[in-house]
Parts: sequence; structure tokens; C-alpha cells
Amino acid sequence: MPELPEVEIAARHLRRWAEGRRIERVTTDPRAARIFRPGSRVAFARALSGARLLRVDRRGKHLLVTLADRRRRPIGLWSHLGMTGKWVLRAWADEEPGHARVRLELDDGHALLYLDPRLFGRQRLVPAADFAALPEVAALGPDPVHDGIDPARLAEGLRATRRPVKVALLDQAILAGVGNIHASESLFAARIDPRCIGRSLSDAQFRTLARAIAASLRRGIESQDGPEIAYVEEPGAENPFRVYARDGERCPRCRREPIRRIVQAQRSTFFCPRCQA
DNA sequence: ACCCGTGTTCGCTG
DNA sequence: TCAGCGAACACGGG
Repeated sequence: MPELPEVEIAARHLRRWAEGRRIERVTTDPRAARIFRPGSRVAFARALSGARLLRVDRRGKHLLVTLADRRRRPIGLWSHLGMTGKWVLRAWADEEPGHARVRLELDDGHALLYLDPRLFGRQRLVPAADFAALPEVAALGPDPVHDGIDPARLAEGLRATRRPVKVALLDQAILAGVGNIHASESLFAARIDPRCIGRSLSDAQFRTLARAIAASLRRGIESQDGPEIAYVEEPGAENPFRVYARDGERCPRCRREPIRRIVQAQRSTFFCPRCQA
């Protein structure tokens, strides 16, 4: 699921569902051992059972959950959703959906379930006081929501590499939270060719791009932030994006050229060859 | 059957 | 030494 907007929504949901709640029982999927490495799923379950969930933070695409164990000692849960991970809420008695890798039974009759078919996500116990010291977190660039996007700093990051600007936008060390969808969407909004290298862009273009990224992520968050629902399963949802996965369709801006799909760094990029010249 | 996928890490190479 | 590249991870859907 996740780029920054989905992870932000996940954080809000976890707060509403579980902040202040006690975890009464933990079960994990034996086939999902890789999710918990280098720790073990057994140790994971033992540490969290009886713990109380205190707060949920987000940096980039990383979820940082602070809990207190039975003796009120702090525990940190570092959670990354990978490509297909999601947290959902179910009542204890509900039938469990497929690919449930973690089940945290709360003291209010509900259970938090971590679903992840492809097992690219990670759930790891860490020192709660020290999330910022985690190598994965320490390596992140500024978070667009918490820190804003400084055009000069963005320019510095994107000009320091020879990778195409679309590829560099996926580098979490330059800016944390942009993924494959919002990279294409932001460059389209800023009318920047995804194939060009940062060095060829002007300061004005970086200012435009910084605003475009912020707007794209904000729109992503707003479109998903709705009234409380226990879980979301949309069967036939419309594609809410302007170019992403719209190759072959007419460009929504110039209405002349079809949107093109190219592959960069093994990922699809979508753009209008006319608007993004 | 085959291709594709909202992410990241690892090992090789020049 | 290190930036950049491609493979790998694993599974479902079109």
C-alpha cells in the first residue's frame, strides 16, 4: 500500500484504534519469520503481550510505535509496510482475513491485524527511546510533512547525483516518503521530464517541484483520511492519479499527447512527453 | 503462461 | 572508495 500518505493514514488509524489500549494476546504467522528478522517471532510476541500502546509516530514511510511493557518499561516497535503491508482492525470474533502475519488482541474486544501477502514488510522491536538512532531512520532525509520541503535542500540533494530526477526522488535519504506514484505525479505537476538529471534543473524548477511534491502528498493524505472505518477493502476503486498507470490515455493537461510509460531503475514512470519537455 | 506491482537491501562493477 | 545498477525477496491479479 504504502507511500507517505498511506503510512500517515496507517499511523492515524493505529492511534484511534489502539492508543491507550493494552495488548492481551499476540499471535504471529509461522510462515512469516522473515518479517521479524533479525529478531524472532516468538520473542516479538512475548515482548508485546501485556504491553500498552502509548503513541504512534511516522518518519517517511516508517511507523514508530511506543509501548510500555507490563512493568512499564518502554518498548519500541519499528514497523515498515514494505510493498503490501497494512494494519487493519477486526473484532476478536471476526473471521481472519488472508495473510494475517501479526495479531494483537486488544483489551476492548478488537484485534489489530498486520496483513502482508508478499512479506516485504518488517516488524522489529527496538529501544523505544531511541527511534532516531535506528540506522533505517537515521538514514532518512527530511520528512515532507514534519519538516516541510526546502527547495534549496531538495536542489542540493537532486543535483548531487547523476541519476535521473525521477529515480533520485525515490531515494529516501534525499527526501523521505516519496514513492513511485508520487514521484511521477509530482514531476507531472511540475512539468519536469522524469528522465532529466538534477543538475540540468533551475532553482525555479526546484521551487515548483518542492511545492508539487508537498501538494501531491497532501492530496494523497486528504483523499484517504475519512471517517472512522474498521477496515478498508475497495474492490473497484477509480484511479485517483493524473498520470500514474494511465499510459495510453490522453494527457489530462494538454489533452493532446498520450501518457507514456517508461522503465527507470526497474520501476514504471508515467509522464506526458509534451508537457514535461 | 506471462507480465506487472504504492519498497528496500545486497552484491557486483567500473 | 563509492555511486549506480540489477537481482532478489514473494505472492496475487490481469
